Amino acid sequence: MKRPKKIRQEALVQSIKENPFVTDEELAAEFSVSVQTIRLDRLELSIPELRERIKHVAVKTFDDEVKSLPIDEVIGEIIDIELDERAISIFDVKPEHVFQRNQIARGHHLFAQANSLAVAVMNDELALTVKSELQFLKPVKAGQRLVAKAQVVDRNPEKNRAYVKVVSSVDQVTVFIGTFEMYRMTEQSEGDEE
Amino acid sequence: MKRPKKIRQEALVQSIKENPFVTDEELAAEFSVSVQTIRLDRLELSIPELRERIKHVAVKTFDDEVKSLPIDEVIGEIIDIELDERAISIFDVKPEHVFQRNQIARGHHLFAQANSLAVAVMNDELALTVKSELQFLKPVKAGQRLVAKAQVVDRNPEKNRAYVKVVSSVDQVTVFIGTFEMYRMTEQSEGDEE
DNA sequence: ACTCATATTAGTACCAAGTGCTAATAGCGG
DNA sequence: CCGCTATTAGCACTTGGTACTAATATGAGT
Repeated sequence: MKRPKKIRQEALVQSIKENPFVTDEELAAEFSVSVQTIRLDRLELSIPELRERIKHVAVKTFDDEVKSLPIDEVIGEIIDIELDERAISIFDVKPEHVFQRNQIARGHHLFAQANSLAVAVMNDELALTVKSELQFLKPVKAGQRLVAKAQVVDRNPEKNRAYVKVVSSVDQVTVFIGTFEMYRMTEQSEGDEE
Repeated sequence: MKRPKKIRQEALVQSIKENPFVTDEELAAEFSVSVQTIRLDRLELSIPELRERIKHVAVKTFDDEVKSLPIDEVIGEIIDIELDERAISIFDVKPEHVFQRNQIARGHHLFAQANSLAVAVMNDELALTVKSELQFLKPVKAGQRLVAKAQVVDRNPEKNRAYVKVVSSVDQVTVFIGTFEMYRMTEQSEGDEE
């Protein structure tokens, strides 16, 4: 028993990380030590008690929820919009948006910003994307700010179509171009397709 | 004081929904009643105690996290893959993926599934999307299961390019087609652009 | 083998935020 | 004024701890 303490404490950290909902009693059983030992371990490792752990997790969720609701409607933040004409949004690329391996933003985030901006610029109850062509010109990295500019380039009211071009750039350099053919959903046509 | 009870209980429900972290004591102060009254109210309304409320929120987060971590690398779940050849993934469309207004899945989720599958099928350390063409053929609704099939259709090793076609379907019906021109990132070329 | 430090266990008092129960009191409508 | 609901109070008990003290192992060095 030279270093079973260190080993146990490492396992303890791991165990609690995997399941923060475990009580000292359960941990004591798991490691075949007394509850007091577990308490001392937590003390040394500055691991808070069960209720505090749970609360932290809960607070995080709660905050996330409140935050993600508005974010959900448009990916990025709209800073200028003229309905049916053009719109601009910004999106800050954070570590969670990139490939871990090379810090390059994953394509679907660029697409999501552009596509949701294309939806937003449409002056309709709701618009759906029908077709799209994308060009990923330069890699975007974590920490950079993506500015997407959408422009309605053409309309075809009879077919309920509009065409939107979105150009995204970082520091004035174009990194992404997308064109979107949008279907304008009108009251009567809404919900009557398969 | 004919119906202040009903009114108070409605306000109580609202109050706890807004802030699940509130104690009976704080609630008692808020409504100027005794702690016991609050307890009776919770009993009648089947609102669990603070710790249980917190735990529920936390469990939800925790579950979400465990789910979203692996999902982060590939959107959807890969159920079959033959590197450099083809791959299949499934993605269950949930309420959070659709427009609230008409329950139709937002385009970037279809794109994300297809694009990340295209990345996964590449037998490289990492691949980037260069160009893409998308067709959104039919709307997809919450509750449906998207099956995406990716096929590597062409290769151009000199230019580090590969072409992937992804077809997504719901119940054997094609709802989305995407073609992706992928850049194969090799060891030496990695990180030397921009 | 003895000693000393560290590790572990045990036990007590106390806390928060409750549940569960009984009992007393308030308020008001008929 | 009676009766009913609503409210309040009080007490014992529960969980999952903290904080602290004290006893006991255990193991390593000399």
